Amino acid sequence: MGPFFMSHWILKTEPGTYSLDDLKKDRSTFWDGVRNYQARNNLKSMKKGDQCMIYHSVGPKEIVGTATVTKTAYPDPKDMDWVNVDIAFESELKKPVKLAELKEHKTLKDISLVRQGRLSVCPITKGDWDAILKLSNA
DNA sequence: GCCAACGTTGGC
DNA sequence: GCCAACGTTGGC
Repeated sequence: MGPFFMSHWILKTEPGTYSLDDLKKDRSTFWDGVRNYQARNNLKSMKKGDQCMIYHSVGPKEIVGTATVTKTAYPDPKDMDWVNVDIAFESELKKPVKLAELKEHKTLKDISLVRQGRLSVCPITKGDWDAILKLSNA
């Protein structure tokens, strides 16, 4: 833990399958179902204490909250070729940040969440993380 | 629900 | 190792 080597990520989910509200109720969960090699590599790069934003990819497309990585990548018991990580609920954004807002933003329009539509686990810089928080705060 | 863009597969 | 064909994703 600690700020020095912490990375930041965005995790996509379909709220019908698993939403931020579900995570809030569960307090923590295993993040599974990633079936994309680049996304898997990103999962494997996660460290305990890394911060994640949760993005809803269906319905209103928006970033809705934050979570913390509590366990680094381990094989998915349902499919050992893939991996899960564990995360814990951290916060609900005061105001969700819409995909459209990201697209209009000078720097956020270039993050991989926007550019690489199909990547379900996206790295993000601290600067972009802060910019999103700023948008959520209003 | 459509379809463009992207990722994966498989034949060569 | 290339690339066409196919399947899937995700924005609209």
